[in-house]
Amino acid sequence: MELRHLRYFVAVAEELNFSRAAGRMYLSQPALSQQVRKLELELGVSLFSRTKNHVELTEAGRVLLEGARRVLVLVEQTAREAREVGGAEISHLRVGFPEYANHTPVADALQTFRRRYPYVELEEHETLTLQETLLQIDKLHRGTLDIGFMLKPEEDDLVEIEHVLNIELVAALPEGHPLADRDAISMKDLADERLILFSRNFHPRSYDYVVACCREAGFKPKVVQRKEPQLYSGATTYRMVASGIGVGIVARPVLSGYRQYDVIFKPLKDPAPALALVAAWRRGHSSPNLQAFLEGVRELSSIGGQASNGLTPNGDFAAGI
Amino acid sequence: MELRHLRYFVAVAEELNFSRAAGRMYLSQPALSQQVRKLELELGVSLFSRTKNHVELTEAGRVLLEGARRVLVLVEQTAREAREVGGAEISHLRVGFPEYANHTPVADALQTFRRRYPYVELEEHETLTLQETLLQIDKLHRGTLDIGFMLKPEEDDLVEIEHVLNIELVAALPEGHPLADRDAISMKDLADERLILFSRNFHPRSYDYVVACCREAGFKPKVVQRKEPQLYSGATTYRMVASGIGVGIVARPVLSGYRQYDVIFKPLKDPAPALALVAAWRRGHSSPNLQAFLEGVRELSSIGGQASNGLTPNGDFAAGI
DNA sequence: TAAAAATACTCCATAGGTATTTTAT
DNA sequence: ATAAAATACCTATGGAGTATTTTTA
Repeated sequence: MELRHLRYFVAVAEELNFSRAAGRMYLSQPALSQQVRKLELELGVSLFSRTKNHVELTEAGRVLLEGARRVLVLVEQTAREAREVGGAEISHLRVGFPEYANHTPVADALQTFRRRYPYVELEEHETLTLQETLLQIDKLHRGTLDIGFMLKPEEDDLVEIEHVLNIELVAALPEGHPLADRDAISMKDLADERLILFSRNFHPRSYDYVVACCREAGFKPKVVQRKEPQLYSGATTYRMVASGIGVGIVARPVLSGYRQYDVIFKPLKDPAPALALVAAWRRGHSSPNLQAFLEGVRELSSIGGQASNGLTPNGDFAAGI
Repeated sequence: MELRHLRYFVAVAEELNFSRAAGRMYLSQPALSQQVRKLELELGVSLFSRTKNHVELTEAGRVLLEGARRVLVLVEQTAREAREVGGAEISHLRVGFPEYANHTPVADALQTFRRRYPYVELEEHETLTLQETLLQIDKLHRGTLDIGFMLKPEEDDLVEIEHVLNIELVAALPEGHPLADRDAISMKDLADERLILFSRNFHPRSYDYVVACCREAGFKPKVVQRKEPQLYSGATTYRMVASGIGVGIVARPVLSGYRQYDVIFKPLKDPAPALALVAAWRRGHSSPNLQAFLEGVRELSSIGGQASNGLTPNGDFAAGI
């Protein structure tokens, strides 16, 4: 018997419904049913009567429920005491990352860390705008953030940088566009298109990088000038694309949840533009928590699916936001 | 955290020695070290100071030890209560098997069952002699045994039989014997050898089966006549082989622990003789325990390594003891 | 220089997932 | 007809093994 069995059993006993209990435990209903079944087999008694419409505790189940609760409370209590005596200050780890990193192994690393070190208070600071993302560097300096993810920033002696993965840029086309039925789009095909980018003000390097990619393909891009938003949110861009103003060049939305904008995404090639996502932390700042987290990031980003999806990004060009 | 971690931790805390504790928990030292390490990481405190010569509990470790013991006791107590209330009679399973089955998946099945159903009292009745093994059928009749393993016995309406695996027979040769450097030995190579078998009295079917194999290979075997032992124990046979009295035909000793007798074992072929090991239980006797155990046997004997080691045994001939 | 713990891998058992069927109202 | 649990099958995490290195009395 493991605590897992007791935790699951208590959940079912409290919900009196396997599916709901499964939801509460963040696992699937069959997985939970299986573990409860194992517990019953091991004990040699049935804990629930599933005969009727509704699940019901048996007599043995009621006895176990009481004991299981006590066990779980005692375990928590004991762990807390040991931590206090051991002088484990309530350690935390503050991680910043831009919204679009949710689709990358970065998110998996966060989840893994949370599971592996449940007693570390993990703060997730999601940044929604370019400005916020840029501010991460400042927060690292001031020590109000432990590690931040961002497109490759300017060199900074006080900050250590490590490449994590490459974020592929793709073309966003309106439905019915002549290029919309191709598998991939060569940059030079965009020579006569009006391109929709974020304003250069917001991140010169990235802007210049995209322009450089166009030059590489042999043309000078015609960019639709924008004054407005500092928002990453592709939504504005997508709306512009959908209304036929031009072709967008955007980070590939891994969750294809933007069908609503009637926008079609196509990989770019010759060259395939990509932006380097890096992790950044204060030089010399090496708490065990930070190290452990970084380790997880390295594992997942190297083994796991590259966001660049097989494209070989132009590392030299890769600029940062 | 799981109970596993607490169990292992308590063992180390009591032994103050990882290797010994690992032995007590029936696992390897690195495995135990790893789990304790995980516990320390999760709690964020070190539980042992490994600095000095000897392992020592830290303050946090002492606190955890106390709590962990309470938890483990409470778990046991709760499980017992639930079982009592649920009316789970102290169920048992009595399994008989000949000594040589220790080398086969049968042993794994026993171990698996013990681990999976710790609350079932599993009695292992190892039989050391032919007579004892034969008596298993009688015990099944009388209901003093739930399931027995044996070489395929006579038909018996009161007993259900299921094939489990084939036990390969091999030649036992003295060192320096002309055949001792071959990879495998054809039965017909034994035509001019004196063969050492158990006495026919003890199990005519098996004896006759081996003789039939010789006939199949085209010769009438010259068998060294034996009066004595009803013991399976190959020891006597091995001694006879070693002293040059003849060539033994014996069950392959999987644990090559008989080097002490200066005997060399070689596979036999043309035909490759094998004896069918079966499970037997009283017809209609189908307690959940028995069913669960049988299931484990089936899994392990089908998936796991056949004792016959790839030889295709002559099923028709396969006799029983 | 031994004995014990830590490292570095390899493997596989099993927890958990997905898809589907059965059951019960 | 619907909702919930059971069943079947598959995947992959991580617990445990073996081999080796490091450590320390």
